[in-house]
Amino acid sequence: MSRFYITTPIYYVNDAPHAGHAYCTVNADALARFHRLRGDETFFLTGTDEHGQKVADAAAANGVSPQEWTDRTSARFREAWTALNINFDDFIRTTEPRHAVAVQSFLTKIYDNGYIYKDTYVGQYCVSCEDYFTAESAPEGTCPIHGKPLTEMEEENWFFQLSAFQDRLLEWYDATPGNVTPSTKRNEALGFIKGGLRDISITRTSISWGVPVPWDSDHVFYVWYDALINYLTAIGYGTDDARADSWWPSVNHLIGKEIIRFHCVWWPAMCMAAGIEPPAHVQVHGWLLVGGQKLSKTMAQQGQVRLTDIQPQALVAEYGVDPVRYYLLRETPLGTDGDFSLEALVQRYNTDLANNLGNLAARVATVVGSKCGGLSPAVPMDSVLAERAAVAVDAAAAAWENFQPHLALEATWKLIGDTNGFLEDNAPWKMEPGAEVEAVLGSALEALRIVTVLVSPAMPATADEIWRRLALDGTPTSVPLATATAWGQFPSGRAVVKGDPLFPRLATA
RNA sequence: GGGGCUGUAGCUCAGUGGUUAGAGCAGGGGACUCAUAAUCCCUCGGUCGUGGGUUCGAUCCCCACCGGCCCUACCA
Repeated sequence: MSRFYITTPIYYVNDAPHAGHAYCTVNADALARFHRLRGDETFFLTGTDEHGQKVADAAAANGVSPQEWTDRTSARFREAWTALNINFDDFIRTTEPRHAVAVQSFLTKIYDNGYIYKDTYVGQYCVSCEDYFTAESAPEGTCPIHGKPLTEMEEENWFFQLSAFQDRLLEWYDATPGNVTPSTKRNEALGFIKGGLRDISITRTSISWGVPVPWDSDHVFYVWYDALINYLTAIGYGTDDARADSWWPSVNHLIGKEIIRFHCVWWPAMCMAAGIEPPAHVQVHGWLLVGGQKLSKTMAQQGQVRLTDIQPQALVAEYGVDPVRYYLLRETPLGTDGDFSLEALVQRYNTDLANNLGNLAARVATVVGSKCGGLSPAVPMDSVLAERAAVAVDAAAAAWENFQPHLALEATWKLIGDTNGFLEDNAPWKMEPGAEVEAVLGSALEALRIVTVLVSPAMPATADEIWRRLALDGTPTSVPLATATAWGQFPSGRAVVKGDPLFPRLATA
């Protein structure tokens, strides 16, 4: 049995959970669910990033301690993930004691290995931002955010010798062609490395809300540097090395394209410096964009609509959890940008969910009711649908394994279409009760059962419900994929229930 | 300024150095009536961003330009 470790980035608590977070997290969840179904030992990690000056400031502005503030803001993400039926195995917070242990252990290792040194950081500082800017990002000598003149400041910092890892990173990229996908993003990361690496400052003295530097109590680690280490904290680095070794480095980091540099350059170099293998795989996804689509009042603030105004819970409340999950997984391939629109969501809902899947389940149940007394007939082994199902299962499984949920769902929906076509070809509603109609409906029911298994990573609640209506034993995921999708298992004599429409059609604007 | 990505039917996207460039949805027509006015079949539809170049031949290779976007290092 193989193992599958997948992570999302840890989300910055000062942001409210929005559709962009949901996109990444739902994809990770579906991939994790697929691998569990496949029989892999699976570990799915998400969480929140809670350090840094901005968090401390926000806490102060709200009159609470930083810890209390992050307790509150971190909970918003948990609530969003509950609403989206995210089945993570661990939710890490960077303010947890276990994380401080891992960070200190990891960075002490790098320090002991000689890749951390003390130096004075000199830079152009914006007092309002409380941050430094480079000549490139602030060419006018003024803060690009506040427009105020920058002042030269210097601060004593600890630096990570990133520059020492350029060759090793290039060798690693050369030796592991699949380490970053898709390849366009991999090229981007390679470009960063080839462009030359500069050492990075990893501690601050001006900030107290962070993990203390064990060898210099005046400093805390800079927020990004501590954040990346969460991927090790959660598997027991520094506290349970046997467990950590069992999961590392076979990790899959699912990240947005804006943080390629951190995950594909810094992070592997940090791992090398600490004497461990770099992460096996980084899967980059693009951004969801909002193209001038008007959203309902419940979902958007007034004025311009941004993706970050779209709250996951509001989407779920309006459309249901599985339609939202389906839309996020089906519409935009991992790796490219996509356009987020309610119009497209409604279209996916009506076309794929109501007309295809929901209607298929309803019509099959109805004809089983009228022609077979509501009881499932035996499954014929020589059905044409058996071949179609095998094709769909193979294609869907391959797509899930390649981090292509949209293709997995496309393959699954092909089987739904094939089954609808099969019913048209055979028109069981015109037949007299008997062996012929039973063969047709036995095939249709079996195809629907397999569809239900294939759909389960994307829409777990829907899959459970169809399974229940089909009066099948257990759940769609209680048997491993390879076994569950073998043709011919639908037991005869089961009392199939039609039930209410799974996805009532939505009115289009 | 530098680096990189991207521009294919109304929409979302596939795709290949070579006869008539594909899919889904939307649109049009037909069939059917078991089903959530669903389903199935047929069909309309593209100067493959613009201009050059390489080539016997380019949507796919190269260059320039135009449009959209990301990164530019400590702005999770």
